[in-house]
Amino acid sequence: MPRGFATRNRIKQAALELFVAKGVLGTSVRDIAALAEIAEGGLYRHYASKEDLAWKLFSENYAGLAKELGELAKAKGDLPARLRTMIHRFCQFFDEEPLLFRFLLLTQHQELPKLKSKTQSPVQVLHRLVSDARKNGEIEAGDADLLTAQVLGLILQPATFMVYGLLAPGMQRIEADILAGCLRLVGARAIEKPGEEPGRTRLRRAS
Amino acid sequence: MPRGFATRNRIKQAALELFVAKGVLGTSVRDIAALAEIAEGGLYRHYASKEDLAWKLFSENYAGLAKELGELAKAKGDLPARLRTMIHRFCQFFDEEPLLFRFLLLTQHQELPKLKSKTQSPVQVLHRLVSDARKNGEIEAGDADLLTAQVLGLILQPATFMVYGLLAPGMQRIEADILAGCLRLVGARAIEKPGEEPGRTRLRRAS
Amino acid sequence: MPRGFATRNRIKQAALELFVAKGVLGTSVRDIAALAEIAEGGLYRHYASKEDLAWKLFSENYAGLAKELGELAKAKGDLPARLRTMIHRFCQFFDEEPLLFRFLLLTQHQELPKLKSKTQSPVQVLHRLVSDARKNGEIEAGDADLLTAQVLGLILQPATFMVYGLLAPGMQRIEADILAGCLRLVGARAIEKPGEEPGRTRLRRAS
Amino acid sequence: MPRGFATRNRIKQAALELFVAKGVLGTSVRDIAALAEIAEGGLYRHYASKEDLAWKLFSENYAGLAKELGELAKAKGDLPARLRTMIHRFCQFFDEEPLLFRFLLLTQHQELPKLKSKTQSPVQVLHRLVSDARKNGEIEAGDADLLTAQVLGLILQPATFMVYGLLAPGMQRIEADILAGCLRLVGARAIEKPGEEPGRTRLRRAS
DNA sequence: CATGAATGAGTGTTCATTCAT
DNA sequence: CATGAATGAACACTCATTCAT
Repeated sequence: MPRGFATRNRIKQAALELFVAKGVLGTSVRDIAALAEIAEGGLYRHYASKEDLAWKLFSENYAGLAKELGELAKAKGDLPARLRTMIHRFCQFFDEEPLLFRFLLLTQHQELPKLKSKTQSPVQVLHRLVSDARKNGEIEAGDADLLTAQVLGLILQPATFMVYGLLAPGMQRIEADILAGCLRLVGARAIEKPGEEPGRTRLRRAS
Repeated sequence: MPRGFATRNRIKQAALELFVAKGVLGTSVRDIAALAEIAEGGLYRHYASKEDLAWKLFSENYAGLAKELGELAKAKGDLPARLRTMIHRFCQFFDEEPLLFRFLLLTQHQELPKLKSKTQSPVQVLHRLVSDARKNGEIEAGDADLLTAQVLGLILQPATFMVYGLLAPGMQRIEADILAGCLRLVGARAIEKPGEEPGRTRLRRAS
Repeated sequence: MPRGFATRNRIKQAALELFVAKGVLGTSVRDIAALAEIAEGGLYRHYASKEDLAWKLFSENYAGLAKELGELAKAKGDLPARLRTMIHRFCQFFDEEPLLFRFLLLTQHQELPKLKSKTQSPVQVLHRLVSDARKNGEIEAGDADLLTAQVLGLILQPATFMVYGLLAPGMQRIEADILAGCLRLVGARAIEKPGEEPGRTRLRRAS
Repeated sequence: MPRGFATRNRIKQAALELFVAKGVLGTSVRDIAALAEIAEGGLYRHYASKEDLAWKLFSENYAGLAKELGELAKAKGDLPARLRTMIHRFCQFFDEEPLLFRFLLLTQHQELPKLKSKTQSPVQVLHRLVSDARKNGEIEAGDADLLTAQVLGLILQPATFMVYGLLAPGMQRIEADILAGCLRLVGARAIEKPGEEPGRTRLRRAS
């Protein structure tokens, strides 16, 4: 069904833009329909309601990100290596899907409570990573729950600053710094050497 | 003004509860009036509009917190000492005014852009603290903007986790750990001296 | 009661200005109170309601004008003479109480139907004048009802034009022309000679 | 567009009746919707607001009448002939669209100021007719602005009386008398020729 | 007498949703 | 499948009026 598929994507894109700009409640179905260039009632062929659209937009992407990060978290290597790839993926997501990131950031407070706790989430992935590292002795100190929160804070808050223009754009630009901060926080034993992968990888991809 | 004062406070309290529970847009003026036990139109003697109420609730408390933190930041002492008192005040605020904190957390994305950049904000206070410490050589390295974001993340994200039940309640309970994390992150040279309880206790438990 | 009297006059003046500018329904009691510099509820010490205020403002002035014109209509002299003094009084009223005239003009459609038909009105005065003149043979032609309407139209429509800026200001400036028009319309036998009273009277008063 | 067209007309008709009976401000959208037998929000598919509805109702009909009268004013013939057809059209409009006439009469004070001065209006048409006649020497004397106002008064005031029941119904019944009055007022030189019914009949009755 | 906080019905308008075409 | 007119509940807000102070 190529026809309905394209329409659905136009709806998604329009909704994303408007939800980010005005919030889910502040966006009307009519707004979405106008931007997606469909008729007023047309949205209901694809989604049961506006809420359903917002929820699917949130949960699909949130779960998708969680799944990707979850796979990266299972990869071989020590904590720094795994954290590096996860942070890289996160920063890439921020840079390449800015609208989607802003949407997840802005709507998390409304949509997160609806997530079934069994669903894999980036938070759970991170928590597992941290608590495993503690068991393995890779991390010196601290409560796993708190450390998870703080590692997330080290990643998320710079992204939030970037959204508000308090930090120059480009999460991939600072991903090595973020990683370094995380490792200092957790007191990881293996400290990255200067000139190592994360920076390099980026430069390679960019050239 | 004893008559209007009580009403105004009932409105504030009701609005706070409802805004936190359902968001500003999701809360109707009727809801607020009903919870505050006033007539529907009564809100407008005290606030120009629902938006005005939400904005005043946000900005007054945000500015109030900023002012308190700003004064603590100006106190004598090295970075760890000043950061400790600021974190303590923040954690105290979280514990003693949970509703207010949740409100500020939830509505920041909507209300922050309205803040005039000249207004003192907690973010600015923290940024000043970090950049001063860098100039004084108290901090080893790193971009001040990024460090500010990350220090904030180390404080705010645990609070956020607590709001969502991902972390056991009580920010004051973990304020020493948070401080320790911040100091590890920034690589502060002057480590807290022996004889100071909160940091040690936590560090001991963690090690 | 000098205190209440002054307040009442301020209310009248404020109401008049606002009623003319925005209509009775378009003006709120709060508007009136603000302009009159009294408290919101203060109007009710003087009038039972906003409607009551509007009605009193209309009927008192309408009846007052009717009474004055009625007395002029009873004066001695032929139709042209009596018509001249009545037109003069009307034009004077227009020039000296512009706000009041506009108010009567604008609200007549709402308030006139409330007038008890026994109340003396300018229309009735005019009608009596015209039908008497017909009986006396002073007027050649026409149905008295229609003539009354048309004489009124010859006076009122120029005034209306003046209100809308379609005619240069000053009803007294053109009162002789208006009279002449009325006399031409009714086919009055005694035509005014050039250089006669109406113009003179005006000039005298003006010098 | 058969579906929306009928609804639109029902709205127009209902609004007209209510605006005439209670004024624009005195009529609620609920009133209109109830009388038009549509849902409360349905009006807004056809008009942007209640004000928009009132304005369109006024301006479309006012402009329509102006256009018709403007074309009649351009017709061949002397002033009396052209005035007769215009008065006839006006009287016909009054008799055939009584609600519409009352609406225009009642709302003119609110809506007229919104008319762009370039828009053709009945007043402008009449003014042109009068000033042309003066240039042609068809009219003896007088200021064109004043004469325009007075001719209009001779037509409009009887109509107003009829609205208020001060004159027996039927403007077409008295159109010849109105014309005769206008001609007497302006002192037209060319008097209607013998063999033309309406004027004569009236003049005969009047003499 | 004056004040202005409080009332609560009512207003114009929006909006998610339905459904005949 | 798409359209857009129609629905009607809900919304933010206004306002004439009352009355405790």
